[in-house]
Amino acid sequence: MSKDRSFSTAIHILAMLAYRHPDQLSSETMAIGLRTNPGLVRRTLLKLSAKGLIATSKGKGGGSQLAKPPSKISLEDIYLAVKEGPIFGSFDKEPFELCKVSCSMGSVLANIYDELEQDMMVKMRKIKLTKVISDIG
Amino acid sequence: MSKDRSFSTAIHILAMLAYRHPDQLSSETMAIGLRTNPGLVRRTLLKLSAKGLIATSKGKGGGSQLAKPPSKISLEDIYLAVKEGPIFGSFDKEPFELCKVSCSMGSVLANIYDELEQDMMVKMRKIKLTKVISDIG
DNA sequence: ATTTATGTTACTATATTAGTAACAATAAGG
DNA sequence: CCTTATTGTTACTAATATAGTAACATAAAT
Repeated sequence: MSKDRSFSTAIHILAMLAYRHPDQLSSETMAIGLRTNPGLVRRTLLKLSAKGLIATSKGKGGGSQLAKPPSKISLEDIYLAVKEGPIFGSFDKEPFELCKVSCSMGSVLANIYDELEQDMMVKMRKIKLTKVISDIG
Repeated sequence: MSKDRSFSTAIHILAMLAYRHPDQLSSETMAIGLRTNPGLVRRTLLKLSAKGLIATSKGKGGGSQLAKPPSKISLEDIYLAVKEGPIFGSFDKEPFELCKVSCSMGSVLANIYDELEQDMMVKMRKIKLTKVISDIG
């Protein structure tokens, strides 16, 4: 449905940090595992840091590490750190004034998507990083 | 998160058909309410038709109508008709063989997303087109 | 000072999605 | 059987979103 990989990238990064917890990893090291480049990783790290999920230090010997144990970090925390809009694209055109459906669709969809998302977040809340790590083996 | 509007488009189309049920509407009429063009609408209609949600007739006086009452069509039905991949983009790169996290990430994420999606579909199953129509007023 | 790392910006490339146009095929109605 | 209206279908373009890249100032350790 969507090709937005930001949620996956964030989970991947945190999984690496959790796997080596409480070690510190550099954006360059993580970029290798993600098959991407350090700049991209750092942009995600900033979001995770803003939500207090990781602690980052600059300069020589710097890097990132989990700010709390994996058992205290849920998929919901991660989702909220990187999410940028509703789960599905909505109807954002200028409505056709003569059609009641067209006029209401934007808000109707927004409400539905919000409800679905809330529900999904409840589920996400129950899945911790520890689960992800144990799935990795 | 995603800008994919195909789910919204499908809901919008079915809402129009439900609103006028059991009348028949042409793709051109619906395109006006959707602020798009008939070709785009028809591509979605084909998917809805393939799942038996609507009945379409060609030729003069043709068009589409609901194939069953709005109370028998759920958001899950609509979602399954238009969905094309997992809910979130996954890690689809060649994994970095020396990193266990990288090697497992693809399948771990696939499982998580599948679980989240199944859960969301349960919720969707409970929301019928009748609810959408009543939200419109 | 030198080294190594992040924070940050500007930019390019790629992929996805939406939009458009055109036309053969089909069906209805005179 | 001719005209009209509609879908099914294809090929294409445009717009947008996402990912990727490069560069460098800033910061911290030694």
